[in-house]
Amino acid sequence: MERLQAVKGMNDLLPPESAKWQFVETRARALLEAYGYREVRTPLVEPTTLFARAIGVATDIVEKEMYTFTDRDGSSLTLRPEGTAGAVRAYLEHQVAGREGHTRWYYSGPMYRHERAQKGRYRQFFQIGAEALNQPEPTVDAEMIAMLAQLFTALGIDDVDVLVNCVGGAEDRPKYMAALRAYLEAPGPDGAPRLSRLSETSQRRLDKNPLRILDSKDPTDIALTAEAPSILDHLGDASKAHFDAVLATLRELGVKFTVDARLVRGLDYYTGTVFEVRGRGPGLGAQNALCGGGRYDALVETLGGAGKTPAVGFAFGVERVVASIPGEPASFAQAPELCLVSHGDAARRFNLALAQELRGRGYRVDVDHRSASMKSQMKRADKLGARFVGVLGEDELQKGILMLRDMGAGEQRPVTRAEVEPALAAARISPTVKQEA
RNA sequence: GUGGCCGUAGAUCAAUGGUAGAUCACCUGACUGUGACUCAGGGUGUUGUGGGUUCGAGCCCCAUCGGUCACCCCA
Repeated sequence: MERLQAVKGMNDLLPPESAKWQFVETRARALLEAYGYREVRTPLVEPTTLFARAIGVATDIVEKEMYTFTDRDGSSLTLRPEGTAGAVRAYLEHQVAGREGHTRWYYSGPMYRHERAQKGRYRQFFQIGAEALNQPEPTVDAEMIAMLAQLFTALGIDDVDVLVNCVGGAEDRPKYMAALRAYLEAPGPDGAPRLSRLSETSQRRLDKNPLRILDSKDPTDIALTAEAPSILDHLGDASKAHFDAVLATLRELGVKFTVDARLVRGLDYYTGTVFEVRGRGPGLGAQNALCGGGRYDALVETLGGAGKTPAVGFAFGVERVVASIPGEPASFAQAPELCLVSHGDAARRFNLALAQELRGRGYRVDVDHRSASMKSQMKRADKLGARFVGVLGEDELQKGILMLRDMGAGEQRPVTRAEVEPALAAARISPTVKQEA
């Protein structure tokens, strides 16, 4: 029989690992909402042309990484490889621009790229991202980067580098590319053109996307481009003023960052400010980009918007962020506050009713449904990490009490049914050692 | 798409070509109504799969599937 298993590169997420994800999602949502972002939900599937037009036909994503299939009516559909295209499509389709001056949206969900899986890179991966639409001000770029810095701090990830660059707009880039090409075609220290000594992939990039040559990991490439002209020296006045304002604002906001003139993004729609947050923790492999983003001032127009709608956005990879957070997954889980164990049918039924009542008041309560030995019921309660165990047997049932055992202290005392909730409430005020979500 | 490494118990890993094991986890008991500690027991396995070589294969050979890491690229 054929073994049933998940599709390659698409992972199941099981407890207690899922608790760590919830921690990330909860914190991220809270922060995004604090900055005025509201959630948008768009389909996982979009017309293929949307991504081809938004991301760029020459990008790796569109060229070879899309999950594309033919619908029953013959139209070509694609599982979204990123979130911005769909968000912008929705923004235009619902004519949001006409209803509000500027728009702040965030999204969260799975993305799909048909790549070879490795550590930190999967075919289905989750991103949380945000878009600030119709907001041209450089302070918006800076505010977004500041928010991200705050997010990583809130998640307990200290080991990050915030990299910022400006890749210029349509008016800047041709000039820079010409300068870069001239540099590469000029003879190097040894008299031969640098170009001929570049790695094969970098030579190929010269025509396709010369900026990426700067991003190469090949040691020879790095050495050859060490003295290459910087995009930052080839910006027009408008781009330069914008970028300077972004940097100034970041300093005012106290954000630690590095300007990296070699920082490039893989999606064609970026213009002007780009940024990336790189992790350095041991949980990451070679794929250490936790978050990437930047300005895309022309994208809305490209997708059919009337007039200019400057925008800036980012997305971070949930898998990579989770992998960067120190701490055992189990320590992020919400253990029951009370486990009810029993001896005898009547007691068990009583427990079930009590549990239901307490759960209705918002407590996390577990009931052991088995008629197992007290020992094995206690064992289970311990394994669940319960703060308290309520023991109910025939004796207690008759007396109208139950034994409330504090598992941390190893002490127990008889309490009436009405005293259970106050005891739980008191424990909440002075919690033991719990992560709060 | 290219390359390296690895597939043995739930997990992490041992086992000159000669009876498949350890540790942790798990279960039972000591304690017939009390966890975590201690002690005494218990192996829970299609050695990924299919073929080949051999008297004999977890080990050698071929194929295949899967995992993993890296390149490319990116979150």
